Amino acid sequence: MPATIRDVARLAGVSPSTVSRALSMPEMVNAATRVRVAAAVEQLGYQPNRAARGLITGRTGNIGLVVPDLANPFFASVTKGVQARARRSDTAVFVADTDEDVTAEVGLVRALSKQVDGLILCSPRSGDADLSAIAQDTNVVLVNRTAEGIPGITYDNEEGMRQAVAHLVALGHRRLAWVGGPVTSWSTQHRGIGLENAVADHGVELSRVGHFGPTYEGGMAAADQVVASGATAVITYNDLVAIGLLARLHARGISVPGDLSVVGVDDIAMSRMARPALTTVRLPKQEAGRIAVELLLALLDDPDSTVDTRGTLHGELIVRDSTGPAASP
Amino acid sequence: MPATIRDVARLAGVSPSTVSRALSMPEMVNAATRVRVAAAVEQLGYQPNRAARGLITGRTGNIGLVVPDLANPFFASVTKGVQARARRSDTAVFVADTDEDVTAEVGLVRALSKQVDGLILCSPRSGDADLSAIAQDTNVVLVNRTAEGIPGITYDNEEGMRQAVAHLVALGHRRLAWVGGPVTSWSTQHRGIGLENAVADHGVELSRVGHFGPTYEGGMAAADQVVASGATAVITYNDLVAIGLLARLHARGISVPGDLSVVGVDDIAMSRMARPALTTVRLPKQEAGRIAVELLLALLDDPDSTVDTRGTLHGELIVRDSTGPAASP
DNA sequence: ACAGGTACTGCAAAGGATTGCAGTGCGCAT
DNA sequence: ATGCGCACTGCAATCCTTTGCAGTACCTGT
Repeated sequence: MPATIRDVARLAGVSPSTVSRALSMPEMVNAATRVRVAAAVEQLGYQPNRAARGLITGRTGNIGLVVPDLANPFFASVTKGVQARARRSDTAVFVADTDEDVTAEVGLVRALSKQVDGLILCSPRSGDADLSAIAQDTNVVLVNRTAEGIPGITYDNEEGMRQAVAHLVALGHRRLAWVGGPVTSWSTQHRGIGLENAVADHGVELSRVGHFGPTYEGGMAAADQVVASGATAVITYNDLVAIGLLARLHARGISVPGDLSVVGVDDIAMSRMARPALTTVRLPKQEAGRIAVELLLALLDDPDSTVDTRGTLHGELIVRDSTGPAASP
Repeated sequence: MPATIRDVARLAGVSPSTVSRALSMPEMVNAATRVRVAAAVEQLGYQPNRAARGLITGRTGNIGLVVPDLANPFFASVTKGVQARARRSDTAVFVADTDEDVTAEVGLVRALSKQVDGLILCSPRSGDADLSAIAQDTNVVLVNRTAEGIPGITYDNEEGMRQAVAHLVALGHRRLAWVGGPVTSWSTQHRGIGLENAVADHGVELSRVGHFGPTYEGGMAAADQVVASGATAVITYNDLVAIGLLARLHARGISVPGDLSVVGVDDIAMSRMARPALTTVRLPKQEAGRIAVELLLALLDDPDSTVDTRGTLHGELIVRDSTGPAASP
């Protein structure tokens, strides 16, 4: 039904080869012919069949994106970024949501990898071994995680934590608490390390209250331990956790920031709508998606380049109403 | 590099045709041959090249999903539903985000339509004419909207509004306000109609305070007019708007639900985290995505069936803390 | 013993685009 | 006038799979 290259060729009075060349290597064809072809293309509304092209070039023009949970605004934003950048390069994006299921992740990646030129793995939960295996026979870019020999884009978690701690210390806080995310999360580990360093530099105390799900519920669950820790300020794995924490604190009648200051990470849209509006380390999310696509595209063009395939993005502390001066003891 | 059907054929000592048949029409091939082929497939890790198959069958095994804004939790949920259901049918999903841009929508759809078997348009902003044109040469399923001759899945907006109004009337409210969404939105129109009927049935007043963006900001902008309207309860286009409204009301020192009750629509995750937790009409979002895929798959199997290709989903009023008895005048 | 089935299996074409190689035609230099 | 080179164009093979048709071998019934 749709026009093929032969239809265009017939209409323009040339061979299919010429049409192909007129479109993809215009300098190789005579200017007069080129305009005839262009006219025929226009008239017929011809668009090359991607499957046929893919057969011969080995490239599909598609990439895959795997995220743990699309309903998490953080990943929704990254997805937007990926998608917008890919579109500019005429590349379509398959999106797959693993529902935070590690076992599903591996299978999904396998299935997807056959029909794309490359994969962007956003905050993969899989182990390093699985990741390496995947990267063996597929072009992979990691977001929010590093792994030996695989390009990727991450945030400078250490620096983000340093900003948060400096802010709290300046407000007079001396006893901080840290609510970690999933144990297997690369981000939670690095944020933990960054915190250690930051509190050491400032000579303040830090109590780690354990690992919780990266969700509202996780924050609710963490609240009581945070209060029990005696800290006057708490930093959480992400904003969702911070907002859950806020809710539980409110229910217990604990005032924020009067009794306790709260800092999140991510700056999702919800954070400025929280009450009190959340102080948080803003992570450029769409940016990460954009860069991931660029890394992948570069990798596709030159599969051997192993240098300079790592990107780091910086967070920015956004001070809102959930942090204030430390309560005098 | 990856194994082809010829490799499998050679290893199994049969012709490619037989391999193809052993895989897709097993009853046509001898049991003994079948196991030999299966073994070869297993050993080589063979997976049919989708592009080559697509070339001959005319089917890609892919579908496209177009949403206005992935960062809106409503659409993120629908996307999750689409994605999960499609996976079960071994179908991959292209996701495209139009950023609420009507003109981008048409172009995007055109580009996408060439490489998928069908398209799911979620809350399309395009006009009916454009929609019909698209549906001419592409298989399309609509979500959150109806159009002549195009299958789709929608919510029973009238009934949802009826539930909300009944709830408020039972609490003693007699003067309601309605904050509409985008003028071109099919949903806002139908919710408006449902409201008219409901208030007429109950013999209460309704003031429409106009149309606002389907966002937090839209809600903030609407708040003052709602207050000025003298209503004791307000129903908003969606939860995002309701939450924005809540924020502005709080800033003005207006108590919810003491002075004013607020009802939203959607029941996004954020709504139960709002303060006060939002009373809202819960819409089954992932369900809509799931059904849209099923509708599309059915359409692909039988492109001529025009009957029974409409689905309607029902909302459920979730009563939380943002609604209470009407203030005595 | 032979005709007619039955049950498999293989051949070859088709699907649309790309690309190495082989022309074709023209201009220019000698 | 002839030869050479250049610029452009076309032929045909190729990518991988599916499928209509034809072929083979064996079996059944008479």
